[in-house]
Amino acid sequence: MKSRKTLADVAAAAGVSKMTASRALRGDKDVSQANIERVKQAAREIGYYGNQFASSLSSKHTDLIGVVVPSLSNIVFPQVMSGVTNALKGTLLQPVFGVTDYDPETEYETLRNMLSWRPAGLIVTGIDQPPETRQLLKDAGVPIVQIMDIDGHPVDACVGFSHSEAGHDIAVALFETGLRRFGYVGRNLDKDLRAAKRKQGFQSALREHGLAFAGIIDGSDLPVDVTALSAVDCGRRLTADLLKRQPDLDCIYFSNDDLAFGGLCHCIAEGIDVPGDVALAGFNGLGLIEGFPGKIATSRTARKQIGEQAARTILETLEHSAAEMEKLHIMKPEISLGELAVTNDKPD
Amino acid sequence: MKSRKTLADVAAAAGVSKMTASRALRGDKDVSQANIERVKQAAREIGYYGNQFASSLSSKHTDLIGVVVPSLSNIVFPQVMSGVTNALKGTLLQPVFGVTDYDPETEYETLRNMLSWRPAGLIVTGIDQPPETRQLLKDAGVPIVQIMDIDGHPVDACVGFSHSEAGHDIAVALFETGLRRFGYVGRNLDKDLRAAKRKQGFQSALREHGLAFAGIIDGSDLPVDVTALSAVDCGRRLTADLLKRQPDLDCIYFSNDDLAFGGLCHCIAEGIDVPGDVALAGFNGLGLIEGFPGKIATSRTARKQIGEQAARTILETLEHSAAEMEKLHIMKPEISLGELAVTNDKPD
DNA sequence: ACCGGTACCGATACCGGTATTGATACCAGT
DNA sequence: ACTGGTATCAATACCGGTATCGGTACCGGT
Repeated sequence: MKSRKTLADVAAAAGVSKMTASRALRGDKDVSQANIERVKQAAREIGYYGNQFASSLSSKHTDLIGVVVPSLSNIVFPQVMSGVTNALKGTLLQPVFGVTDYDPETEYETLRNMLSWRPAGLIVTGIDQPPETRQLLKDAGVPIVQIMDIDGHPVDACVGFSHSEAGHDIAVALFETGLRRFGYVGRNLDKDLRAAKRKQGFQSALREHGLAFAGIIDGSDLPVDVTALSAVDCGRRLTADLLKRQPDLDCIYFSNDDLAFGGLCHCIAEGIDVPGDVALAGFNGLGLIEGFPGKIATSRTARKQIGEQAARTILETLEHSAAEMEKLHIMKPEISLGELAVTNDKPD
Repeated sequence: MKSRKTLADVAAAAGVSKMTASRALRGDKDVSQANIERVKQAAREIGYYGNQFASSLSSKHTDLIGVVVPSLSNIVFPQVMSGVTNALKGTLLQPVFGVTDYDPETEYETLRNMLSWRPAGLIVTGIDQPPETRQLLKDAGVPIVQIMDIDGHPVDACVGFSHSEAGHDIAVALFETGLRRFGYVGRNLDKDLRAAKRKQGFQSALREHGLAFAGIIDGSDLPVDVTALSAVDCGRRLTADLLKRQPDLDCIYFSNDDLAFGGLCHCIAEGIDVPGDVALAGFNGLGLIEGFPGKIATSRTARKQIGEQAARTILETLEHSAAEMEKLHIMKPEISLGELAVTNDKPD
């Protein structure tokens, strides 16, 4: 393979200096129209495309925005990534994604790696990074935006909402429709801190009314390895299990919509009326629950918008460079009770 | 914020030369144990993390594998990305993702951009790139793996399966269970070439039996803007529409599982027996159809494995550097007929 | 004819690492 | 004592761009 074309090749082909070629290609000023054409033509002819390493090394500047998410399996995060991509479209900036698998160690390594790329900004999922990771972010010297959670102390900017509040709020809303015997279904709560916060928020709301979960399943107490199942399938099984143990529940709160949807599948298969016999509540407002409109109560989170806002926050911080920006963007989820809302006279 | 730490700082702190520091940090040989410790210690103390630009520029070598997918909204592609990430874990290589939104122009730009990063390899979704893009890939001088489709001429290596064959095969399988009046529901076929290939494969199988689709809906003939809907919701509406126009269908083929699941939701809501009154067939074998086991026939594609195999192919090509590698990996989807299989083999 | 201003261009010095080469010290073998 | 080999380190020359700054040419004004 012949060696790659460099700027010097372009310059030679165009009969100008490297510097002029560089300026012409970047649309910098101080180049005559004639030379611009000549250089661009030459570049096209020899099939030249720049070398970001050399460019970024020399200019001490990149167009990269690092985006760190915990998972790709949960559709929520690709949607956030979509939002970021969206908001960055048309700007000079470009997202680079990293996945942590909900593992703090991997997260730390991923961030270190990203920083070695000297990104212009960083978007990180979650707010509860371990101290060492926080320090890394603090010292990074670039705009940092933490997303999806605001229950805690952000390193810098923050876009998201309170999960404990979200859990609390939907518990209250459900309670007000007259429901009293609540069950809970979740999994991976040890890893998914935000799901755990929702559960805890839900519980605290129950406590305020002198209630508690009448039944809890989080997957750890089951013989099957629920982590191997798809989320929907897992929800189906855990719901079956919970209802067998506690047939008198009138509402089940799931750690997310996928599980809740699995629960709905179980109920439909078993002829259990939803929400008549038992109400189901999930979290996120995913597209899949629209298959059975109104059956599942949920908190609709604005994933895409959070991604977009995070990206916009970075952009603004970069432009105004000032520290005087809006540091906190709360994008509170909207509660949707579905059929529960109409079965009760209560105003929403 | 003081200027970033460089290798020179580390070297100074450790009392050695830049070169020794470099070798020590990279685990290169020719460094005494004492100095290795000293340098690593110094690096940790002053919070040093390398500069990939300088490193890659100097060594003419990167650890990047570019991965280009058309979309993040379709869970299938994040799963492929997961597979790639997985297979690369433990190696020195690292994936970088790009999204094209099914737009050839964006794809070309994304690839150009990736190439300016001199990646060690490239994984590209699809096989039908326009000539200019193909040329770009050919001249890239790095291992290229095209994935998800083998109906065409790969630039180099290829991991996936034939979509037209997949459509053909499931049509045959459905036909053999006795189904005769087929309908089709899809959307975005102009963009999603692979879905179009499946439809065409399905049609050709029907033709072989003297049949044709008795009804086709692809969303373009509907008043509502189906692109704005979630896939499941869209499937629900299009199915409703199709069945209103053609109530006598005994099977509907959907362009994917999301739409098919929407169809199932419609049927359940309307009390239509599946697969008794009408059978439904989708594509992919997504987790969500496990919510109603056996209700939807599908072709289970090995997304994650395709991602893994693609990554492995790159790794091997890089190692053996030889051109004599297995260039084609066919990962044929497995047909799952669900309840249809039972009603055919042994009637209850 | 002289001067200041503007448009354009190129030589030079890096950016922060790594490959390469050469130097030094020390040791075993003869 | 001398030679060759090994282990360890440092100096130097880049990698392929870009920032900087100092020219040159040409213009209008006086």
